[in-house]
Amino acid sequence: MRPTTKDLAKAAGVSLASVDRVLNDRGGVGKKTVAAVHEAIERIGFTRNVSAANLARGKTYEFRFLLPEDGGEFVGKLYDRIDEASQMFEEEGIKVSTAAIPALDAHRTAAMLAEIGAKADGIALMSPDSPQVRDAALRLQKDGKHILKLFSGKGVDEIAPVGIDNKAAGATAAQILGRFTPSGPGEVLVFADTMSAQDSIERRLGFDAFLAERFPNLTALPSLETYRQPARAVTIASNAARNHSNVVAAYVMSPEAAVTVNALKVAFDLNNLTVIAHERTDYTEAALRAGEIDALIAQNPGHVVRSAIRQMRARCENRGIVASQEAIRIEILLEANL
Amino acid sequence: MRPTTKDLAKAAGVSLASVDRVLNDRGGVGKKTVAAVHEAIERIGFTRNVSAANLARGKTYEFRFLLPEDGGEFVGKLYDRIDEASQMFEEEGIKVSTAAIPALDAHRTAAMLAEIGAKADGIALMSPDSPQVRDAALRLQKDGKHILKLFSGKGVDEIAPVGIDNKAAGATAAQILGRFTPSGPGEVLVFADTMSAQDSIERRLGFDAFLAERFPNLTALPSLETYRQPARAVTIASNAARNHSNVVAAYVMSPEAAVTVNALKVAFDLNNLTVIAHERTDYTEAALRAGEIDALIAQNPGHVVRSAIRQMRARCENRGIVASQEAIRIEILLEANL
DNA sequence: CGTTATTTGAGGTGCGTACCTCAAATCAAG
DNA sequence: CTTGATTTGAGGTACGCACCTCAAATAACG
Repeated sequence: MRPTTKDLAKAAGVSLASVDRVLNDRGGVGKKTVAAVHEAIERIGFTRNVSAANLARGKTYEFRFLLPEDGGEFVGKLYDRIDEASQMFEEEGIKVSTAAIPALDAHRTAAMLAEIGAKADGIALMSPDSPQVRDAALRLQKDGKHILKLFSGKGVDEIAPVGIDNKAAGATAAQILGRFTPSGPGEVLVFADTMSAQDSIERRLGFDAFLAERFPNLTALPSLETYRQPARAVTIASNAARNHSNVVAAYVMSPEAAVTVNALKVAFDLNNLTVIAHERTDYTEAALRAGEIDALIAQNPGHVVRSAIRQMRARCENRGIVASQEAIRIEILLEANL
Repeated sequence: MRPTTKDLAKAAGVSLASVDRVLNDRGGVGKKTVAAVHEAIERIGFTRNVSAANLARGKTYEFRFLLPEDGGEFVGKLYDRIDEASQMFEEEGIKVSTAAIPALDAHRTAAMLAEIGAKADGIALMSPDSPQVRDAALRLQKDGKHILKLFSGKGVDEIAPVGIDNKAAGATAAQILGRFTPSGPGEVLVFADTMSAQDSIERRLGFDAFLAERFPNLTALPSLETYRQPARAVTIASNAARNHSNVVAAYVMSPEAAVTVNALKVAFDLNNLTVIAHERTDYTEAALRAGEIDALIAQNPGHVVRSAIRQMRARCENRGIVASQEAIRIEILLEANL
């Protein structure tokens, strides 16, 4: 049998009340008693029965996912996964909900973050980096809230990220792209929604480094920014087709590939172009099946969601996590392993 | 607030005792009462508080993983993951342990399965298919035990599998192999420990079908069986090198690639050979880094272990699972996304 | 030394459920 | 209508822990 608090009390030679005070940090306990309890915890290997504790405490955690309001298909998938996870975590006293934030307006995003964060125990934030948002997040963190960044890389601040390592993802894209492209010299187009996003920067870094080292025959051209505007994307792609005679591949860095790939379809013959894109959506899946996209670099959104929830809970309960469970894998998707 | 059993009793217009009888299938309840309770469950959306139930019941589940005793590196990794999962599930009243079975001796394996299975609530079995083992498993299942097969595909019996779809894994191998290999005609070597294993058969099927359809320039040669014997593997590989002048790739189907890849190194120049193998181990990881292996088709063993445990629990508690969480992904590993 | 502040122990209640007992109510059959 | 069987209700105890109160023991201090 697992030792209970009673066993702990006996082992430490103190009363249940004192054990409780130590375990729950209630204060008013002498140093000697605290030490005795901790020693006994080690000695008999006591671990709190979290279910029982939560039951007794009647505590329910409130976690919120803040997602961009104009998110595309990928964010749509995220909502589905959050709903799903919401149900399974409800049994464990964890309420998960979502809120849409105006991603393009850093100021309002920061304001909403502060407001919503005050009411929740944990926040999982998907938003472009900006000083305002960063400050709001750090302030919440100081107030004992637990904040996670989704999909945006380690960055410089002290907000824990959940999602793939974007530099490694870029490198993976480079490796697949390099191997899928016939040897011989060629140029590679690189597309992003905007290069002011941290994730695009990191992907580009990883992509360039790996391509330069392993595939010196391929030249990565400067990043092209679509701003998610279809017309602009077509113009850019057409210009690229005109100005570069030896384009053999394209890397679409943004999580919403549709606009860019559709533009590529107009300007190029995709049969002769290796196209690597990110994330699994209905669009990219269909494009992969149709041979328009050659490979997807993806991360499992369900895993990201569940991992974020587990990590927020672990932080709330001051516990550790199982690192290997929380590592988000960089998946390579082909038609055969969709 | 989530409705409790008290709320349920009130809503159904019956007593707590009756609610309890219905919920726990204790019998001695009139049809009308049962119907009223079920109706009320639907109406107010009652769901059992599993933590409280387990606490009250004081029940701890015993789950066992049966793994081949002479397993190689891959099985070693599995043990690590089981240890890890064992700790995290212990908090939830689930005891997870392992036992080694003599995989090559179907008779003894079946006997051990019957003996160990009788003492556990759930069994996760990794073993080659054999009528004896299959019968023992089905018998246990009839006795209310919950059995899962690890890594061995759907098969024909009614034992639920946990692990990747081996046919799709074979197809994925074919797709990667085909794209990594320079166009033009060529021959492909296919290795297995033994083709009497169900997983190898399925992988081969998926591989052949995909290769024939998409890469008609490549010819997959008959499967070569190493029986995990290094000397035999070298002989086989050397013979293949002698008899086939245009070998451009090799597919190593077994989860322990070391023996085969080492043999290939002797007989071929791996720089001119695309090698696809399975599963991430220290060996395959190093070989991938060294460029000896070009890609790995893998599954996350930690995920498999945790999924098996969750599924056994769900079966014990007669609950559903979150399908998207339990699907084991076919991972493609390159150096960049290790 | 007495006085006050601090620390400790004993005990109780409740979280939502399981599981048990016993008596009362209801039903079916003769 | 009686008898016996079946169904129902009321109530209790327990699981492991959180959180509260009150009194007793101990320490710190002038």
